[in-house]
Amino acid sequence: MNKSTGNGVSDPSEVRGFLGGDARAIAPLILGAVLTHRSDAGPVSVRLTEVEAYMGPRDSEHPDPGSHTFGGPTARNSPMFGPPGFLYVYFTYGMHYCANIVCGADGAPSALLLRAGEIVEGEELAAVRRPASKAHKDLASGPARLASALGLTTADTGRDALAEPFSLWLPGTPVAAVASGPRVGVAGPGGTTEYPWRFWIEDDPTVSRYKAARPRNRSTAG
DNA sequence: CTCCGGATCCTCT
DNA sequence: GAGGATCCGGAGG
Repeated sequence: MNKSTGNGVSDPSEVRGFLGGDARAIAPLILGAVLTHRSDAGPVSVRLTEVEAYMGPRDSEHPDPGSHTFGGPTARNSPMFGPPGFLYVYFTYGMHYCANIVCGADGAPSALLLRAGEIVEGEELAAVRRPASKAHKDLASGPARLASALGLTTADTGRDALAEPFSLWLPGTPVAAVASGPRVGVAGPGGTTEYPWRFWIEDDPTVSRYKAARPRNRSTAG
């Protein structure tokens, strides 16, 4: 007997083996997985409904300008160059955090950006962390929302998502209805339909609404 | 419902 | 020094 729970897989070494492959292939299979963070304030669990794959600079067939690793290793992106199953959390727009799960072999950087999910445990705590959210389905319906609901910050970057205080449960059978399309907020080649590396559960209400990348205003124009 | 601008600071060049 | 793998509230239909 292995340590599988019900129809799913919770054994960390099994899960890590699963994450050691191509992020684009893993993405549709990780939908429906449940990521749990047990903080001092209590546990919060999210059922993943939307992810995006980001590849490394070594993939010459599919160079990925949208990836944080495109320019090579830096202090910030170093977790992506490590083994699979670890968190890569970054700070953006001066106020938001976004969380990835590192995929691929050690040294072959790729990751899945956790774009949306449904809170399946710890809804009360998630709601405290997300005071602006007025509906259950919006508690984690966006990458920064999901990170906030789980209480993730850059303090968590580089930490193992498969060990305490985190855990990741994989469904035994893949989600049936998976859709894919261009990644959100990615400008340039990486944002075109040539790179349909955003995957989501079809018709799931927690999936974030698609918004194309928009040029930003220059506040100091003139 | 849609559109739009402001918030706010870390990160890399 | 510029810009970002975003979110939220307000205005208008």
